[in-house]
Amino acid sequence: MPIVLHDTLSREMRPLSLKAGKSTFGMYCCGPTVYGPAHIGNFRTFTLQDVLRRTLEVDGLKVKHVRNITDVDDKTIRGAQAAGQTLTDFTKKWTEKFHADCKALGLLTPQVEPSAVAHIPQQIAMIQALVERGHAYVSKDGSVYFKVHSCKGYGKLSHIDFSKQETQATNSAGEANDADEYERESASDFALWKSRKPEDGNNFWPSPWGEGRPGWHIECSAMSLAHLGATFDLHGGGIDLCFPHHENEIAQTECATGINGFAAHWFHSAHLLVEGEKMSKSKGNLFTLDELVAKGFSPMEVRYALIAGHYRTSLNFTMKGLEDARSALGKIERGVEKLLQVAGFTKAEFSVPTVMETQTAWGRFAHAWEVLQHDLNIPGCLGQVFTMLADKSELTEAQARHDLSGLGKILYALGLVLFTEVAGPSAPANVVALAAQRWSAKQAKDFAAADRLRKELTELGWTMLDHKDGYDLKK
RNA sequence: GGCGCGGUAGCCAAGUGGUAAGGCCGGGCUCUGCAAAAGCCCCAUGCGUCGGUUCAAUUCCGACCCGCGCCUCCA
Repeated sequence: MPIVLHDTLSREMRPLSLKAGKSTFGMYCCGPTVYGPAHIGNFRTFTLQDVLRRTLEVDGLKVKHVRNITDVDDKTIRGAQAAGQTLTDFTKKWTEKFHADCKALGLLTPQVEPSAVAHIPQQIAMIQALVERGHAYVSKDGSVYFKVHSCKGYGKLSHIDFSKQETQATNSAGEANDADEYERESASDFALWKSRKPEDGNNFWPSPWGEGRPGWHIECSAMSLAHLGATFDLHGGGIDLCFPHHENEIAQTECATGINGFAAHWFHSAHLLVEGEKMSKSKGNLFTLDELVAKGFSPMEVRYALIAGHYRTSLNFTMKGLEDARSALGKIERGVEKLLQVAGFTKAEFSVPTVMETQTAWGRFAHAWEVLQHDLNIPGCLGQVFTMLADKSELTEAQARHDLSGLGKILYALGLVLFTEVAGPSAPANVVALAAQRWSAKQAKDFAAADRLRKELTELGWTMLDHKDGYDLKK
């Protein structure tokens, strides 16, 4: 059964499958602008794209995932100058940070991660094609603009009728759209190539229209064309990119290539709220992964919290949500442990994906998988997983193995890696000594002393968890 | 104003034309010297409001109220 997904352009549920004659499913996702650490809002989008990719792979499709690095734009140029670094050094630093965060969150590496700077010639070629075909014009200062009126169907993704809105002169805040700033013919036209300006510093490239740098939208059009062709299977991004970025990508690529039908499917994910409020720097709720880890949450808990809501609904990200995620992951781990026991597998065997790949069974998790296949319903799928884990039917070894095969594939699709718990901070010597004392007292049945020592430990911020033959210390 | 999303228990969050998944919290019990952990059980006659269609609506239709997003470079 193919995966069915809501498509932003047609606004319909559509099955995702390989086009006739194709062997890979091509998906392009707009990547980060590398001028600082990505925040959890960015990672919600990237994580959901990762789940989509993994789900497609579990479904048997060979996926070619392309996610670009935006390394030339106003923000990266400004950031590099503020840091006193070259654009290359500056963006390299933040690209590496991005990769480290992705790895921690368990995101699979895209097959291609093109950089905008590395595709300047392709962008220039595309702009040239647009000028030649009459879809773009060169302004007096050497900038090039896309002529929105020349593009039939512009607005089809965001469903905006530009024939009636062509002279929109103000934005939502009531501010005038500065149509003269770049000598545009129309306020709707957008820059393909920006002529060199003093504030760009050394960041300019030669072009047929003089020195300058590419506009933002053309970067993605050129990179998707270079790596996936004029048409491909799916394009993803945050909902905010729907307009204008993706609308412009469609216009640029279709007008430059003359081929209708850019991305067959549009996958947009809703935004994140933090503690019920929109994320913003001024509210101080723009968390990075590092900040959450510093608060004591594991990247896997963050991942769970980020995918725990449906991708088309905005998700309220809270500290309590992270704690919920921790408990829920623990519950899944205990359920899996129980199944492993019955199946006669070790934890290590479970975490090796190849074990799962050789298994085709779904066991009692077939329904959970069906739920996930329907519009990437992660919360519904998780609900079904918990329902099955709570089912107390007696299982044979074979049945448990089938369950593990199915559950293993679902957990792989969700990118949830279990049993990664690293040891907490080790206790200081005085705490260790107190704990040892209490254990002795308890063994000697001197419960008054044991209780007194437990209290002391609590005051030091440590909890002693007694087991049958020993104890753990937890902060 | 245009386009779009949503309002389901204390919190988070699925879902369905036939009477509400799941997670967290909370309560009870079991097991533990205590504590914790864990296990078991309980926890929405109700799905923004008001109408309509229907044998039956939270689910379809209409109106309204409320919250949110985008509307030229924010995932």
